[in-house]
Amino acid sequence: MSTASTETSLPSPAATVRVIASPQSWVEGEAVRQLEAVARLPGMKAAVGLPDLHPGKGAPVGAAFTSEGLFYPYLVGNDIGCGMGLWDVGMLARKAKAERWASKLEVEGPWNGDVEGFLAEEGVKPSGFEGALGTVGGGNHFAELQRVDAVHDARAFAELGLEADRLLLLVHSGSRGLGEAILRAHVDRHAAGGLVAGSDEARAYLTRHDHAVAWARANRALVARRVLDGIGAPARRVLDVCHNSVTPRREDGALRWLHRKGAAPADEGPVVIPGSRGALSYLVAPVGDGTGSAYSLAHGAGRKWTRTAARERIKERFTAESLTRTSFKSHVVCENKDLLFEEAPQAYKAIDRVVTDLVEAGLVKVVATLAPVLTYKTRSHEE
DNA sequence: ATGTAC
Repeated sequence: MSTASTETSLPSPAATVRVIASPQSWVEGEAVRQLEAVARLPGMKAAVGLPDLHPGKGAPVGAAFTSEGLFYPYLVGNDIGCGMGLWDVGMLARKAKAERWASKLEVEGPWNGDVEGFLAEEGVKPSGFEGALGTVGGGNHFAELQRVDAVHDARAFAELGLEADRLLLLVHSGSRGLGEAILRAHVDRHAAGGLVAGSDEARAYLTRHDHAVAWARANRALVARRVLDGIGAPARRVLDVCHNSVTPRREDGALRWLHRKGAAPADEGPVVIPGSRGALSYLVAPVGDGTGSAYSLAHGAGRKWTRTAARERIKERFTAESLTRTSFKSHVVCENKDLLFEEAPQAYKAIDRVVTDLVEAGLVKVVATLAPVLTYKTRSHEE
């Protein structure tokens, strides 16, 4: 097996550090240093880097951490509940009007429907951030209409109720200002410090965290609804998974805390691992018991260049206009030019390698590959 | 990542 994993035992507390990535899947040294630093935190049991591991603000992204006795809100980060939702669209892919949709589709600002009613249907309480419910957000968030490129596991594909000739909609978004407010309130008191499990403060954080996770899921559902209203098609939610969270988990007879920071769950059924907007996305099914990977998977391709580097390098070689089409002939709606350059496919690692690493590590099987048809980022010119 | 930091 070409997948290399390194096990490092550290002096007390002995947390396991493991990076699941082949030598072909280049991981920045800084990301591994951040992973090792997290492993030295009090109570930490395991720190696992997935093949999309890359440096973050203090803690790395593309990683999962388990701890005992206390947990760390800053490891979850500001976008509590961020994740991926996939919808099966009731329209044949060959009927897609990508060019027309690219010119008229608009998912910006507060939704003018019954927001409270929508939240009630989703079983979620209002948060005070409802003006942002149903908005994509910035950074690497998107809503993308996709077609099925190839089915690799016909049975698993059919079990999801999917058909190869139909359009799909993938939404990557989170809890917008809500998660940010929750993290800020915590950091104001505790900085990067953890919370003692079972304490009043831990309980209060987890209540707010769980609400943000549910609200983020509802946010993805409303983004999907607005896109589907825009193209005039019905849809069914196929899956929705969160890749930024902390959850309790019984392991080795103890109560542990599983932090996921840009790590998809390996214990909730199939997930989509998106490439960049100019690459395939992978619908995969977890394999194995997850114990060696902290029950987690890669959540995307992972950034190769920083946003600043991407802006500089890609501006030299491409016009903004040329970046609104991809090698798949798909369309990109992104009227913020800086964001268009920052999120260019060239700024990301190759998703194929990331997924191959997961397959070779015995963590997933590929169900299908999905190709972009239309990627929606923003119509806003704000920088 | 963020109705964006001071």
